[in-house]
Amino acid sequence: MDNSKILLVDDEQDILDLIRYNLEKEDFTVFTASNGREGIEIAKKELPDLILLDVMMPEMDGMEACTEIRTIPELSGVIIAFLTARSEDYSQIAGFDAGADDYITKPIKPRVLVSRVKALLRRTSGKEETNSSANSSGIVIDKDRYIVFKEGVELTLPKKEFELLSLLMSQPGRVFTREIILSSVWGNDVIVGDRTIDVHIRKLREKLGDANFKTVKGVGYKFDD
Amino acid sequence: MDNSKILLVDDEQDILDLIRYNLEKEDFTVFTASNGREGIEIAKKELPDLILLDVMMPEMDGMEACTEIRTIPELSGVIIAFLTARSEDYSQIAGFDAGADDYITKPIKPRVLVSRVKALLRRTSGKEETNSSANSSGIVIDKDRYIVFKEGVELTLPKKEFELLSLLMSQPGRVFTREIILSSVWGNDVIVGDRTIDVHIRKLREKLGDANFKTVKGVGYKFDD
DNA sequence: AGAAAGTCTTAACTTTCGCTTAACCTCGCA
DNA sequence: TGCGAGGTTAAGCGAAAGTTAAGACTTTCT
Repeated sequence: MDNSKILLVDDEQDILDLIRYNLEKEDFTVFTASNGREGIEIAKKELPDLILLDVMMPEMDGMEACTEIRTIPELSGVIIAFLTARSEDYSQIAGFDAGADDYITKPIKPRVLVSRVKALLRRTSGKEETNSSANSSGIVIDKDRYIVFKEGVELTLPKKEFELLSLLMSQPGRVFTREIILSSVWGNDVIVGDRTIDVHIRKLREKLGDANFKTVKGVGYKFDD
Repeated sequence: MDNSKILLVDDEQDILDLIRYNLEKEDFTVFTASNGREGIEIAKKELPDLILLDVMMPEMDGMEACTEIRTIPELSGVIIAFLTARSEDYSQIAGFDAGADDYITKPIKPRVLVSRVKALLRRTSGKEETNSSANSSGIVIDKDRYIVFKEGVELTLPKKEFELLSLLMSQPGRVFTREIILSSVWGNDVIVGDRTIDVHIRKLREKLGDANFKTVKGVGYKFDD
């Protein structure tokens, strides 16, 4: 079952449409963005399995975007492939330097693209996760709509709480240190007090049940089911 | 199966990316650091099988780092290879003095690098360990998640206990002296009483079973399976 | 626009529990 | 049988996390 999520970032609408069509035909879930900045936003929200990045783009090009994506903890496992006009040696090397996994050259040939994409996804398959990822805890999170369900009951969380929950739930069981939480939810340059995270955790516990949020003293927090 | 962990220390991002790409393609797990100091931190945490060290670096150069690594008990078995700009006789000799196992000269040629790395790893292969290293004792430790499994049952240990367990399990069978335990788990400048280690060992025995933690009187403790 | 509701952060206070210690116990060996 | 080394236990301390309310903004509603 190929329910994998693919994020497509290119500034040409034609290309977006062409690729989207071909991938959706194969039952992939496709998201699109038209520049690097937007791509990163969507990537953070959707946590795709694979990102197809055009190298040449306005606003923020593929290289930059790729470099930045590689610094985002939730996206550490994502596969990145570049789309490039010609197979220029230079850009290929620079791309791999930036952390790319593969290179696909334009003009795009649908059949080639699809099999390449499948190959890339096969490489790192040993996981299951869907867009709205459920747990035995009865908590389901829908990043598209910014909604959380607890035992079927819908509730909307404020931004910070939602982002914190997203982060923790992106890898259930994993302990996130306070530092990592701060840098992913608040950003590296924002300075907030010591108790801020605690308060947000408290809100989550209040709304979603105490049991799922575990404290590891001296280390951080984790989501458990 | 080449699941070996490789730590790459170099101050040039381009080199890090290039080597990382090539090694990951071969299914190695790659960690990177951009100076000696950082490299040592990561090495202590991840216990790689091989460390590739650039000689010229700011903050703390390869020689110094190498010398220091060789004094760290958990890393006694690690293979160290230097990356150097030219094959200068001088630096080669100094490098071997510092405890290096091999020398790889820049510019890096991916194919050469990979086969060299494989050769180095082959040389000292008679061990198996992954990031979450298991034993016949039924105890599995996952450093990323800060989790310990005992016969499949998950449990989270407090910080100090977890670190002590990590250390002991990093080399099952090896005896760690009290001094070494103190300096790795507590740090060199912290002064704690004589019974502190005992108490932590006791906690581990309580939680994980007496049999695996053996006392070597007058020397220290070891983890056995 | 102004009121009302919601969000985020801080500060002050409380609570918890991991870490350390101290006092005492046990064991093996000279 | 006394000493050294480690084992055991419970108590206390203190750092880290929990709690709560209030203040500064924002957003939403009417």
